[in-house]
Formats: sequence, C-alpha cells, structure tokens
Amino acid sequence: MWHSSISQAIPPLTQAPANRCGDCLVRHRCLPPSLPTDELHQFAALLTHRRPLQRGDHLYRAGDPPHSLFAIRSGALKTYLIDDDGHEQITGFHLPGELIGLDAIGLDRHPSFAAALETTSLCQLSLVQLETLHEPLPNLRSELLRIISRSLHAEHRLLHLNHRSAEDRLAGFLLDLSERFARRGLSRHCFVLPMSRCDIANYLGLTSETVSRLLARYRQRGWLHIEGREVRLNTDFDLPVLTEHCPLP
Amino acid sequence: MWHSSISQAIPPLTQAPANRCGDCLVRHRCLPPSLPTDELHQFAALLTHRRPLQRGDHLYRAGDPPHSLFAIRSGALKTYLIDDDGHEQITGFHLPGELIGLDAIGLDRHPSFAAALETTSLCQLSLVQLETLHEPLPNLRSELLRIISRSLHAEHRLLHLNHRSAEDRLAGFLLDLSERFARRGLSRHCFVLPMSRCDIANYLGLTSETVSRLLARYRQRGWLHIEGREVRLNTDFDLPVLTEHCPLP
DNA sequence: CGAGCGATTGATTTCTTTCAATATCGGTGG
DNA sequence: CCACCGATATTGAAAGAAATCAATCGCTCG
Repeated sequence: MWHSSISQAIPPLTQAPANRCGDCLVRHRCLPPSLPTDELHQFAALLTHRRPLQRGDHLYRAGDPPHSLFAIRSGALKTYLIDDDGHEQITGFHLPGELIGLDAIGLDRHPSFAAALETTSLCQLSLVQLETLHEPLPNLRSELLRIISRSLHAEHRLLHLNHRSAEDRLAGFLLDLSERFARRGLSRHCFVLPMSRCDIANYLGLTSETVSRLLARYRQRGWLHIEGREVRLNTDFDLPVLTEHCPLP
Repeated sequence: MWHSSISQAIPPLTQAPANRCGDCLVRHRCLPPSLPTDELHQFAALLTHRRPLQRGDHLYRAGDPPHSLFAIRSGALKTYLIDDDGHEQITGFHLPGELIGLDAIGLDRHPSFAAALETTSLCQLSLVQLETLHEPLPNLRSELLRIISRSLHAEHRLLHLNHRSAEDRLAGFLLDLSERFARRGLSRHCFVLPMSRCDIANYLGLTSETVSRLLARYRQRGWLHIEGREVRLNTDFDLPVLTEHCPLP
C-alpha cells in the first residue's frame, strides 16, 4: 500500500507560462479540442500545474473536498474505491489526455482515490473557475458534458466485458489499452503496461494467478509476446478477439 | 425479444398542463429539486409528455439520433447494449424519478437501447431546449452535471459488486433496489420486481438458473420470501449483507 | 387445448480460485 | 561486487463456484 506522500504535501502550484495547451502532446484527446482558438487561450490561461506525482503518490483521497479537475499530461494513474471491509477496488486506469475527478463534481467529498502508477504530470483546473468559465466559454460546458457522458458509456461497455470469461476480459482489457495508446499516437502493438499484474487482476475481478496463466496461454498461442510489463501484440491478437467485443465509441 | 412498437409510432407529444413538477410524486428525486420556485416553473413549462409506453415498447434504440432527456414518472425501464455478436447486455434498470438518456449527450446517435419493463409514463425535455435553458437557469446546469457525475460514481460501485461472488452480487442487487424504492417513499421490505429473472441474471452477469438457486438459498435461510416477482425482505437480510458493500451515495 | 415462455431444480462439466512452492527483478547494505 | 531481501510474477495441484445440459412445472395467450 502506498502512502509515501499525500497531496497536501505538494502545494507549490505554479502558473507555467510555457506549458500552454497549444504545445501539449495530448491536446487532441483532452478537454480543449473543440474550443475555438480565442476560447482556448482564455481557457489555458487558467490552468495550473503542480510538481509531478511520483509512483504511489495520491492525487486525492476519498473524503477530500474536491477542488479541481485534472488532465493528465504524461504518466498514468489508477482510481479506486475502498469498501467497508477495507478491500481496494480499482475503478479505472487513466492515460495522458484523460480527465480525472469527474466523479466528484457536485459532491462535497471525493468518492474515490487517485494514485500515480508512475511519474505523472498534470494540468489542474479549479472547479470554481470552471463555474465562472461556463458563461464566457459556452463550448466548454458542452465539451465537458460530452466527455462525462462518454465516460458513462465507457463504464457501461466495461460492465459488459465483466460478464465474459476471464480470457475474454483480459483480452478486452489489453485491446482497450492498445486502442487508447494508439489514439494518443503511440504504437498499437508495442507498449509498456503502467500497472502490475495485481492491479490488472483487481480491476478485472480476477486473481493475479489467473492473469499470469492467461498471459501464458496467449503467449503459447502466439498471440503476443510479454516480458514483465513490456507487451507486443501480434496481429493475430487484434482480429479474432476484437470482433467479440463492442467497438470503442 | 420485444418489437411490438417503436418510438416513432408514438409521436403525439402533448403539453400536459395539469402535470407540472409541483404535483409529481417523484419530484424530490428528479432533476428539479434544487431549483428555486421561479426557475422550476420556467423549467416545467418546457416539459412535454407522451402517451405511456407499454411493456416492451422502446423509448429509443441504439443509432437513433438523440433528441431528448427523459425523466420517469412511473413504471420502469431497462437500458441495454447489443454487441457485435448480437448478445444483449443490460446496463441498468431505471425507476421513477430517474433520468434516462444521459449517455447520449453530445453524441449524434444513441449508444444504447431503452425499453419499458411495464407501463411507463415519462417527462421529456428536448436537448435543444436544454441548451437554451442553461443561460436563464444556471442551477439547472449544475444539477445536471451533479446527476450525471453521480451516475458515473454509481457505475463504479456497480463495477465493484461485479467482482464479488454471485451470492453477494444478487444480494447487493436486491438491497440496491430496496434502497431505491425506499428513497421514493415505497416500502423497503415489500416490493414487486419489475424485471424477469433472466433480466436480473443478464444484468449481474449470471445465468437465470443461478439466480433461481440463490433466491432459493436465501429463502431457506429465512432471509426473504419471494413468489414470482413479489419480494418481502426480512430484517435479517438487510444487516448482514449490506455491511459487506459500499454504502449508497 | 396446446404452444411457448419463464421459473425451478438436478446432475455434470468447466472454469476460476485457493493454497503452495518457486522464480525473478530491483534495490540495499555489508 | 555480491549476497540478501521484499515485492512481483509464474507455475502446479486441489478445491470450489457457477455454467451448462436437461427435465419438469406453471402460467398466459392465442
């Protein structure tokens, strides 16, 4: 369990004038893509940055008062819940260009935890400022609604995956990751898993032993190479399994 | 499979001047509760009603252009996806006071299906009018974001349930229903399931045989009485299992 | 009345977990 | 530099849970 550093310990927020959205590597997958240029500048001026999170650092914890939305510039995070008997349940893995903290909108306490899986840098948008932005930036509101609505649908698709066999679930998981890397301009076939086998297992509702065994099975079938966290999917892998699942939105 | 009547066949939309939000039985659980009175009237004036759906009627289908949000006045609906191999996956059951169509916001096609489980009457709010309402009714926007954000969190909790044993999942499902009925002023202990065993099984990722067997097991343990769709939960049922799961938000 | 769907129950099979042992990697300190 | 440690990963054998296959019952609707 990670408790090396809590979010309160990283307060040096700084305006980072060089880091505008315009030169962000993942701007096309983030909040601003549909904003016209003038609105974009207005929007970007209100973003703040913080010192990057290190592996295991928490961005927020359940119970914290939510103050901001976060967009991931680089790195990866996991979000999770802890239930009454203390069991941790991972609810999602988050890659560059994705928004974090949506589930806390309108609440006075964060319902979930968010922890960095590797060194992670973020953009931060204060929820208060977001309110003031709705008026001058009408497109932003629509975009936000669109993104959160899309997340809702993504959850539904996930739910769907969960009702399949372990083999299908893990394959679907890898293909989903692959797709998300591809959309960010990275390789669809070769990537490095940001999370441990245990995290994968937890997320998919399996045991880490089962995950190991299934990966071995895929390997035997020649579907992929995997060594530690480095994955190379063969083209064989894409087609037969992808068609079994819902296409991505 | 139900195809008795498609939504295009029910176009007689009517302003129903008698049916304002003020006298709606589920107004406290719907969109308006946080609106001040004057905004509420303005809001309610824009709602339209349609002839109630009959069991099996579709409110919308995947691929339809989304034009409205719907609030359930009475009855019950299920929403579901159909994947590439034609398998239906239920993503949710929806009770009076809940909003339907949130996952289509910002999309040009509905990503899911919605079908009535019993006779169901609805309020309808055009998405176009929703856009125009953001300006004069700022509280409405916040409320909508809040609701959709809450749905997102509810999905996460559900995900969590899915990683438990079949026994826990079904128990959690019944308790969730019980809780939702209670919040609407109905009995927490006695209610009628609006859906079939197959629907429950589909939703929970089980088989209907397993659902039957588990219900029989609960019955043997004296946790509940169930005959057909009529359920009576004993107080024994609430406590031991509820504490195993996340509290509702 | 008969057909068909939904529900229940039983027997068997399949899949996943659990328990247990071993292997590997990265880092730490002697 | 190397031995050791803990955390992470892999692999095997046995136990357990849920699915599948199959049969029956009751109900509704044509």
